[in-house]
Amino acid sequence: MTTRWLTPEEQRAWRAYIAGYLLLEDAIDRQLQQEAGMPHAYYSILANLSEAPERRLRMTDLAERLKATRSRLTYAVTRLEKDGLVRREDCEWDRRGSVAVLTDEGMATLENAAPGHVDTVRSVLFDRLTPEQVGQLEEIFTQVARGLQGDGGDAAAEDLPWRRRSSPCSGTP
Amino acid sequence: MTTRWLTPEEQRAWRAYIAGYLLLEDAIDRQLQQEAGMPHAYYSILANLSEAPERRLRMTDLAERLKATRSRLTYAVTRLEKDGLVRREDCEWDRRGSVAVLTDEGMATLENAAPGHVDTVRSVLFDRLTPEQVGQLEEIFTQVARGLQGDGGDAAAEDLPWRRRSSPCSGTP
DNA sequence: GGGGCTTGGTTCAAGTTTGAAACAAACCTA
DNA sequence: TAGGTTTGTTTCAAACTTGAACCAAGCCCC
Repeated sequence: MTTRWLTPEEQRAWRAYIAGYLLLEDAIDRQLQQEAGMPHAYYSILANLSEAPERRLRMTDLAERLKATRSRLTYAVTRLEKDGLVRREDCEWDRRGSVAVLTDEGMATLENAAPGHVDTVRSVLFDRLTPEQVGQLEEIFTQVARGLQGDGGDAAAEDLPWRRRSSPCSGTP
Repeated sequence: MTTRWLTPEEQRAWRAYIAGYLLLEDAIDRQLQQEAGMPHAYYSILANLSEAPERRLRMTDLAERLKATRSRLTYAVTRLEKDGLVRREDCEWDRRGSVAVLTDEGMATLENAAPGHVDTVRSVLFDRLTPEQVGQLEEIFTQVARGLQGDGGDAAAEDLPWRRRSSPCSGTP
């Protein structure tokens, strides 16, 4: 079958999106690197842990939430561990597992970095959008994410074998 | 002044956006890596060159369009050059300059990869959006990009010193 | 017309990401 | 309960990215 190319509207949207997200990610990364000494992805690790019960999450769980590969997370947590912001513990009831725990120092670092981060997100994104647009943004990307990971199982999702796992594991088995 | 945190709506939008774009970029990268042997950023280099007059663009120009750093582009073009998809030439009227040219082989590779790429973009993004949402997406990210690079010069843009350059240089001086 | 600043591009080291193994514990199931 | 598969995590090499130098060539201007 012959390719269904993008319509002019779709092309414009696609290009705008690419340019926008590259600049956006860049601005965020730079700000965090400067003020917190870590890239966005690492900040997200701290942020995610801080919201988890007991500030702890199993590696696979964390990877799932971050939409990151396991090996990426391993590397990142190792680095954060060296910095004393995160600690690794063994999973009680599953000797294979390992759990990342946010240390007090990690929490402090996070709280320290948060205001600057939020300011950036605001000035770069939300200050430029109307309330309706905020809703539209949520709607659009929720749909995209659902399609890509939700067990909706169409062609596009087939390529994401390992990104679908989950295993509630913060409290009791 | 105390931090203006994100509203619940903004938080939801921000999280949805993060998850969505990570999954999206991931799907795109994987598809291109598989079928064309290169990441999205490299594909974009070929695509941009293919649309330029004479299929050639000065390095800085190309970097500007790609929203990439110069050093990143240098590395990428070197790789593509090794693969024979791009060639470097000296800029005629500015002995400092160097120009990236899409080779015939590069064009062929691009044309070969394009259908699969478009299919992915469709299935992952546009097939899930209504026409109105396509318009909203364009609008939102156009605003973001303009704010971040446009010479609108507010605080957020201060951090992007080198990303603003431009120097029309494809045709005559 | 010789400093001195700017611009275009590359280089280099350090950090990060990727995907494909490798490993080990857990879970079947015959 | 031994053997095979699945699941959780790490390891490893190769690829990529970053930011800070660095080197030239243009530009200014006295």
